[in-house]
Formats: sequence, C-alpha cells, structure tokens
Amino acid sequence: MGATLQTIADALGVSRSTVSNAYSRPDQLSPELRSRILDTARRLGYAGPNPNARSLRSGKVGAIGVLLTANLSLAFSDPCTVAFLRGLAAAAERRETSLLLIPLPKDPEAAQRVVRGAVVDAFCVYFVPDWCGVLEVISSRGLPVVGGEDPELIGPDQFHVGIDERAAAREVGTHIANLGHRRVAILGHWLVGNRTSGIIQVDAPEDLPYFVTRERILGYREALAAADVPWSDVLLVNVAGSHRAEGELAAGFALDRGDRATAIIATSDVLALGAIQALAARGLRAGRDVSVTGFDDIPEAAAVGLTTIRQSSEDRGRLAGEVLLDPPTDPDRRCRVLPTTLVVRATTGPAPGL
Amino acid sequence: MGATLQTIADALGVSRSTVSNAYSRPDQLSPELRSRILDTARRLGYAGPNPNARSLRSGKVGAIGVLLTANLSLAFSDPCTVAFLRGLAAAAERRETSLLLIPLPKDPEAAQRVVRGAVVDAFCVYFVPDWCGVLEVISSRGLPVVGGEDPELIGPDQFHVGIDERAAAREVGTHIANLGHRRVAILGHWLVGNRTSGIIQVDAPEDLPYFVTRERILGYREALAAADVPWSDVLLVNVAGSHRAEGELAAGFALDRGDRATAIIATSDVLALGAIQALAARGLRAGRDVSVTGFDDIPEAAAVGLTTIRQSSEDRGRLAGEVLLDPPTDPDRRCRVLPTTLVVRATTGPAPGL
DNA sequence: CAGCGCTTCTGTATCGATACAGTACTGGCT
DNA sequence: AGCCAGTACTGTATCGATACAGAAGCGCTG
Repeated sequence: MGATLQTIADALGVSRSTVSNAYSRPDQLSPELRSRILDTARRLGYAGPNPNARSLRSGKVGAIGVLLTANLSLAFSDPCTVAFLRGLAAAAERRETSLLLIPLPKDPEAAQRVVRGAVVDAFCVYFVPDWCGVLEVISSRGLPVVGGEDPELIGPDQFHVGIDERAAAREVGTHIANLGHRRVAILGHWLVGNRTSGIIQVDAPEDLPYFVTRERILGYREALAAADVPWSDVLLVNVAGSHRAEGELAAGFALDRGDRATAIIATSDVLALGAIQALAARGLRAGRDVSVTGFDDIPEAAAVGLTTIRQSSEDRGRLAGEVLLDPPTDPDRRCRVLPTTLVVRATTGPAPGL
Repeated sequence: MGATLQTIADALGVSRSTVSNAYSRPDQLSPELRSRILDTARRLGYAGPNPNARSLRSGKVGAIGVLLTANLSLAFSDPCTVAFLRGLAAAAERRETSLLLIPLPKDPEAAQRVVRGAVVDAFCVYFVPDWCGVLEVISSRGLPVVGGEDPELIGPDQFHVGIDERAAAREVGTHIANLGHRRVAILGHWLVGNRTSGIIQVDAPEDLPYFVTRERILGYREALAAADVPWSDVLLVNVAGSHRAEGELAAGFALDRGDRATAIIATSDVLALGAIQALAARGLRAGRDVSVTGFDDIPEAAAVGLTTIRQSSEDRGRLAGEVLLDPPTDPDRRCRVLPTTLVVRATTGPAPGL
C-alpha cells in the first residue's frame, strides 16, 4: 500500500524505469539487479505494478467483456448460456485472458454507460436486445466485438460466430408441418420486452427486439407458410424468461382452450421441457396427443426424448473467444456459421386424427 | 478514437475539467453547457471518459475478481460452482458491479502474477489450493477478499462466507457408521494435485492442499474413528476432477476388489452420481448392496434419491457478494457460516449382512 | 586508439482522466 | 456600499505506470 515503482527506485538509487523493467522486461537488466529490486520490493510491501496504471499506459487489459442477457444471475440458470461460457472460458484461459461478466441494466441509457465504462480489450455479445444501443457504444470505443447475433453487423473490428437461426427453425417448422399439424402454438422467450407470459399477437415478427428469437420465429413462419398454415392461425405465446416453470405456464395457454394446439414449438429446450410437464399435468402425452419441439439440444433433451435442433453452445463460445483473441485477417472468416442438425426424437408424431 | 477530454475541451474552448464534469458530475455545470459538450463529443466521435484512466485516477474499477478452480472451463461444468456464480451475480448486478472471472494458471508463480495484475476492487476466492499463494498477493495489494475457505484467514479486509465443512462431513460419516458400515471408501475430488484418479494413501489428511476437500475428509475420519472404524481401513480414492465420469471410474477402484466397500462416501454429488452409475454397471443397487453419499444436494440428487448434505451454493455466492459490496463493520460479521442439513434418501441403507 | 556493437541503465514524455483548490460572477441581505 | 453565499467554471497537481530515445561502460577489432 502506498509503495510505487518510485519508492523502490529511490530505495535502491536506480531509476523508475529500471524497476519497471524488472517486472515487465527481465531481459533488459542484469539478473542480480533484478533480484535485488524484487527483494527490496518484497521488503517494502510493494505488490507489483499497479494494474490500472499499467493498462492505462500500455492500452491492454487482458480481459474480454461479456454482455449477457439483461439478468446476469438468470444467465447462470440457462444451460445453453453456461455451455457458451464454458467454451469462451476455455479459449480465454489458453491466453491468460479474463472474462468480465457485465450485468446490463434494463434502462438503455444505463446499459450504454456501463458498456462505455467497462475496462476491457474486447466484447462478446451474447443475447442482448437490438434496441439498447450497446453495439454502437462498443464501436465508438473502437473495440473489437464478436456477436452471436445479427451477422449483418460485421465491420473491420466486428466478428460473428453463430448458427443460421432461421434455417434451423425452418427445419423444425417443416418437420411439424410434414407431420400434418395445422393447429400450432409457438412459445417464444422474450418475444417482447419485459411483459409477462401470455398470448400475444405479432403481425410483423421481423420487428421483434431480440435477434435470436426473431430469427427463429421467422424460420417457423416461413416453413409453416410453405405448408399453407397461415400465420394468423398460429398461436404465439410470449414467455417471460427461459425457465422451465415459465414454459409450463406458457404451454397452459396453448392447451387450455377449445381448439387445443396439436403441436407446440418452443424456442428453447428449457421451455419445451416445461411444456412437456404441462402436458403431463393434463394427462396428455408428448408425441402422441401433442407434439413438442425444442431448440439447443441440452443434455436433458436426450433423456426426455425431445425433438430439437442440435447446436453446440460450447463450440460457439470457444470459437467466439478464439476469434477475439486471434482476429482473422481474412474478411471472409470474420463471420463463422456453425452447423446445426434437426434431431427427431419421441416428442413429435403425426397430428392426432390423421 | 484518439479523441480525449482535451479534444472536446479545445473544440469548445472550455477546460478539460468541465468536460469531465459533464460526464461524471452533471450538477457541477449548467445543463446547456453540458448538452453542448455532449453534442460536440458525439460529433467528434468521443466515446466518453476512458475507463482505464478513470479508474487509475479514482481508484475504483467496479469489478470483483473471481478466482475459481484451476480450470475455468471446468468450473462451468460443476452445478455447484454455477449456482455460486449465480448468487454472486445476483448480488453484483444490484450494484452495477461486474465479475471478472480469472483463470488461474497451474504454475503458482504465474497464478500470482495473474492475481497481481487483475484490474479489480476486490476478490472472491472460491476453490483454490492453499499452496498457490494468491491470498498473500491479494493482501499485499490491500484489496478486500471473501473466501469460502479457511475461516482462520480473517483480517480487517478479509471475509469468510462458507459452511462448517467438517461438521457436515461428520454427519455423513456418523450416518454411515450408524448403518453398520465398516468397509468404507471415500472418493475425494482433487485430494492431491494434478494426479490421475486412483487409490492413494493419505496418512495425514490435515496436509491436503484443498481446504474444502481436506475438511470434509477430516470430518469423515472423525466420525468413522468415533465408531471404531480405523482410518487405515478406509479406502481413499483420489478423483481428478469433479465430473460424473471421473466418479464412475473412481468408484470402480472401490468396487472391483475382493473386500468390496459397502459404503462409498463421495465429496460431491457429481461424484456420487458417477458412483451410482458404476454400481448399476456392475448389477449392484445403491442403498441395498452398497450405500452411497454425496455432498451439495444438487437438483439431480433428489431425482436419484441420493443421501447428501444440503447446502445452498447460491446463497453462499450471494452472501459473498454482499459482504464484499457492503463490508460489515462489526468484526463478528466478517465470518458467516451458512447452515447445512443431512438429507437422508434412498442411496443409503444398513450394511449388507446386518 | 578510434570505431563499433552490445548490454545495461537513465530520463523524459506520455497514457487520459479526476481531485481539489481557487477564481469570477451573480444576487440577496443588511 | 459591503458582505456573504452560491453557482459555474478553470487550472494545476496527481494517479502509477510504460515507451522510447539516449547515455554510459565495456570488450573487441583493424
């Protein structure tokens, strides 16, 4: 405490630069002097170069800022997000880089302030609403950024690592349509802002605020439309969070009505698992009475036999980290699209009555 | 890029301080001037005060450094760690504080260097071996720290949030002993450094490097000794990681021998679940042929009927965050011990032949 | 012995902001 | 008029390091 490079320098009668070199560039001074300096530093209770000062001068911090869903603590409840972080962490630790998990306030202005003030070298944007303007802040700071979202936003310092959300969703929609389902409900997480769960009407899905959800919805719509299921016939249920309990609740809206849906398409596995619970609670069986699909293929999906889209969030995270830490020079490689597969399991089957 | 406070100040003919105030202390200048400044800043592509410089001068960063297990990516595989982070994140986001997840290199010297260089206001130490010396580095930096580990290390800026590991383990040991088990195997994660999984002999468990594991082992030993099960009769299996597969493998060492253990005590639920798998693979049933216990009470434990110690890692994380963000002045409250309960379920039963 | 290259160390400028003391001006009160 | 308080802004010192150019010392060569 209180001791700085100068303190040590004075104590030994050497220059401040030399003491700095003792820490950061050992090759610039003789081993004896270096060890004398380090000894003195220890004796004086000097903890080594102040990280703040160092990063101010050198312009490097050694940290990647991670922007997750509005609610940081919620992110840790979502298996996909955790897998993504696992991959990101794997890439980061190989380079002695830290991850700064930044909670984004709901208020856009506060969110921008937080992003402006984050002490990082680069950003990784995972599931952030379009409207909050953090991408603009990042680019005005001139920091590199990798997003899993809109691939259009690619600039010289902007990278993209993701999947073809829409195409994957289209596969799901086609699968459901091919099975003959015509009364379809879609459970979408965070379709709209902070509203509570419930049936909503979205005439123009292309305006939805969250990129991922929007693209998936558009994919479902395209596939259903191609099979002559008009969008106006599709029941859209907004889900306030990607939690199982929310999924169960939301599925209720689709099940407890006269013209019960014969298929429930969920934008995530977690929601789908909730929907299956809702079915069970009503004495219905997934795959026979009502078909259910998810998205992500989390480990539990296999256990339950959930039809879903397989993607590797861990790979996604790892690749995102690698792209930031080793920016590809080739512009074509600034945008990486990872593969997905439709995994058909037991929770989907022909529409009843066919 | 390149624009600083001075750039804006020059452009408007005001002083640098005033521009700074426009951002950080709006009450110090007239609203008109402020908005003129902000406009100009926007026009010149100024992204707002440089976070590095700001934190150098003000001495604050707005981030808590989190030191997890050697392997950061591994930490995201462990449900307990994730729950801990969830709690910590909940506390942090309430105060607009970020979490800096710091991968600790295995080499102690490198680990210390990393901790010395982390740009944070405080540290949270979660599962770090005693020997690596990071606590000393933290205290020499004069930063507050909260640990889930050794409660002895409490100083003016050091806090503790944890459970009574040893007492909880004692409960498990007593439970097992009361059921009449005398051939006991213990699966311990990271009993020793980076060794591979296998049977080891530890005459002096009090020297084990990881606090949590050490305390649990000591608790088991005390309880077993009290029931006249000598320590030398206990089979100790080192597990290289808290993974289910590792647990299954490690349990094999206890099962595939002449004097098969009748009880397997695992230092975590994840390992215990692996052990149960190992039993199943050998046609044995947990609770009848071999008793199995875990530690933590992760969600899956209830599903499987695992006897275990219940603790709330999420509460632990949240409390750790709160303690750092609102340091208690009362010295007695610098050390918080959270409650645990022994939850007896189906995987433990009387020793066969009794 | 001048000249060269090498190692080792020094000194100054700089990174980009905030803290704090101080100045100028305004207006109200006695 | 004189004084005080308050607002709005300025100016300098400072936070603690690193970058980079340069100097000193030293051995070697021609």
